[in-house]
Amino acid sequence: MNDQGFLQNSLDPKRTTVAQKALRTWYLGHARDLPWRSEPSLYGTWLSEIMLQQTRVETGVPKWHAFREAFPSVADLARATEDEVLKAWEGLGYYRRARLLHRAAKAIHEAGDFPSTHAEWLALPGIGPYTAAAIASIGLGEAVAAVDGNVQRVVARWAGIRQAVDSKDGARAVGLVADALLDTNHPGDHNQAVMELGALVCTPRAAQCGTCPLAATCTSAGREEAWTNLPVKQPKKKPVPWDLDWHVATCGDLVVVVQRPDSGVWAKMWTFPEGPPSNRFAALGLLFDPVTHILSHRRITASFHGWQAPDEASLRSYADEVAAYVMTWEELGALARPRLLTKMWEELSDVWTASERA
DNA sequence: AACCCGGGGCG
DNA sequence: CGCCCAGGGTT
Repeated sequence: MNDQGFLQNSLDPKRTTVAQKALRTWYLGHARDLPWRSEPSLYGTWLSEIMLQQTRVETGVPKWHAFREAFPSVADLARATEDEVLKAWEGLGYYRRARLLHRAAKAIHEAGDFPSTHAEWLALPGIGPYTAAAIASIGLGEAVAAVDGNVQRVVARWAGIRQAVDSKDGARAVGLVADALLDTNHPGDHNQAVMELGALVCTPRAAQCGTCPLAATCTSAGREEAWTNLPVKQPKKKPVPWDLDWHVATCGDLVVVVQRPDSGVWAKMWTFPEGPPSNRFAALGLLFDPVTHILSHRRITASFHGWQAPDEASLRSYADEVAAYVMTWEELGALARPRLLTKMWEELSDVWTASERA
């Protein structure tokens, strides 16, 4: 049977209905107790969906609580500064999400209310096809199928879709099946059920077909050679090596820091200058080995160079040259820093301590 | 369609 | 190490 044959079979209403009901029964008994599910709100659902983009649920849960603590309502979020929002996002990565969330909050606050349809959500910054469908179905009861990485995997295996799910044709096939499978009476539960199944049962490596509610209707159930090879994805590029030098110039308890530019890696986050200070500064030497830090597209080898300014005036002069700020370590700690910097915090503090003693 | 954008966990 | 994660924006 060719791919078209599998697809036709998967669109058969009798088959989708059976799968749909089995899935719902399973979900009602196995749904995880996630915080945004206990007291549902559009704000909480929206935040969870942005926060969980390319981020595991276990990682998102504590951040979700902390973020709601810092910004209890969309009005609080809209009134906050971008620096404050980035600080609350610190450590989560893909920091553009935080900035787009902030912009969307301002738009919502300005409009006076949350969007009430899938199309209106889609128009907001940071809201793409998946997130709009997730919010509209979960928060508004709109009958739209949400397709994320979990759904791609579940659907590709269930229907036997062999095209790359991140190609145009593959995405269309997944979308057709996901639409056919959608439980239009319970769209929010249904979308979460497929994702939950992908996260708990139909997992990337060790799918548990023995306990899967979709096994009876699944093309790949129990056939390891089938599900291990699905979904097909286009090959990813390897992270490109990147040698990064950060110059930590200090004088007493002061340090020179920069806010990174509006675009690029760690946009608007706070780090150290990449250009060295003048030769009137005393080198503190390389007090620790270079650190390797992997981003999605870069393999960073970071070297930290410690410098001691002879006096505060020359420290400020250097800061002006590289468009940087002079502040205390404590003040830097209150700003949003990438993980690479946070990981080195103890060692960096040691540099400061050493400079204090010198 | 390809590329950019973080960070962590797991086999 | 490689792979994946409740993806979206830009070119």
